[in-house]
Amino acid sequence: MERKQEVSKAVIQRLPRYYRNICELKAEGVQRISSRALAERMGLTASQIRQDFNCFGGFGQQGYGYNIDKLMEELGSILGLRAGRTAILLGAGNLGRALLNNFDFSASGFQLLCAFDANPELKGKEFGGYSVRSSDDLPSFIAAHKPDVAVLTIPRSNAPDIARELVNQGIRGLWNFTGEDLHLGGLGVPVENVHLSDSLMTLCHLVSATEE
Amino acid sequence: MERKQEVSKAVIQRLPRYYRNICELKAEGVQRISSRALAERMGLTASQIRQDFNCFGGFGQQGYGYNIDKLMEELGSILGLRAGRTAILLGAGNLGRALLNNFDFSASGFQLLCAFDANPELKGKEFGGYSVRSSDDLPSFIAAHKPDVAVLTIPRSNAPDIARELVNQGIRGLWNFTGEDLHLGGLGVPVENVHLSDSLMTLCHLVSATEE
DNA sequence: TAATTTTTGTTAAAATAATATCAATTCAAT
DNA sequence: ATTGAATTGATATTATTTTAACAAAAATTA
Repeated sequence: MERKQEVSKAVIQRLPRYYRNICELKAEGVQRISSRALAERMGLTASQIRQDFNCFGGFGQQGYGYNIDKLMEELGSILGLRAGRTAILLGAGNLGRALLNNFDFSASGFQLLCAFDANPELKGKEFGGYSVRSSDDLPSFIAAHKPDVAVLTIPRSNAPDIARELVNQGIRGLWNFTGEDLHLGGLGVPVENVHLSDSLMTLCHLVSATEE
Repeated sequence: MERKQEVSKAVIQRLPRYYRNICELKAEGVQRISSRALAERMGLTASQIRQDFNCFGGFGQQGYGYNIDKLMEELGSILGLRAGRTAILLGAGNLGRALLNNFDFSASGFQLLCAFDANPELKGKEFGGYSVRSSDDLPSFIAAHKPDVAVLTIPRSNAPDIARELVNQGIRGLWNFTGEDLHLGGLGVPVENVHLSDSLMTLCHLVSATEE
């Protein structure tokens, strides 16, 4: 799928929210929706929605609106959710285990293969149905299974070194919970840095701002 | 603190990252930094940093740069981290417990008072040093302690109703993990909706985009 | 102390993003 | 069938955000 112009970051970051809402509409039994109705539901403008969708080639129909099934299919395809991507998780500490036990990776387009941890006591244990392997086996596992991305729930101090190593071994994306901002875009490897604390600090500010 | 013009959302969302980096610099023993050096470190432009800081009144000095201590103090104050805000957590399931056990609320400006859950079996239990109370006691607790914000780790279906109730009882902000997008801005109550899956879907797309 | 370098805060310009407009098309109703 | 209402995709306009430029001020060096 060729695109005339690079799609902006702002649009990309709205896609998952569109996808979520379309999935909800489908679950509600809705079969079609206009940009105006979707805009009202999501708190956006109809114009923005049409522009966003048109970045990827219009998939609506004049006088009709957007077909929910088609929209879901298209958005899923743009997001690459059906590309059969695979992932591994590094660091089966508290946070890692919380993700293993609770997070639905497949809903976001990834099959999680297994977890790795340096602590030998965790070797062979299972969390959320995923087994924990020794970090020693990591290079051979990557070589054999070629996972697309790595979830980093390791301690912060190791993060930059391990990230570089993973990229050398062929990892193509990082979901990074270490607290260290990683930037491997220069290597063509996208990173999503997750900072829960940023979100709470923002809330702190916004609460303060309401009393002015 | 009066401001000439409302500070844009984009600037607000960069503040936690500035704060994080300044804290790191202080920990490294750095005492002052120029916008250029900070820009290089953070992958931004010096111009943007100066503009952002000047939204809140310049706290740099020509020919010198920015004093780390002062900057940390100012950014912390803007974020409201030293306002002594309080929080409660609703829903001590997997996700709630993961936060109770692992997340450092105080680093983001909040003293977490306790948790609440509807399940009577959890009553009196402790996670991460925080006790779980019965949801029955929630209204009286809020009336007595007037917590600023509520962390929502409850099931999604209850979210909108409970959110409205909380606001009626005086809650002034929500950190929302339910998966339901809540919008109470109309009531003057800020909400931070956390969607981990959005971040992973974005990564999925970006990984796919690298092979085009 | 004087000259040079550094660096901010501010203003101006450029780039990007969001919104409004509207012709073309489709659907629904009569 | 014809008309009228609805709706998209594209273009134009407006608003916002980012970047650049530069005078003024401070620090450093000679």
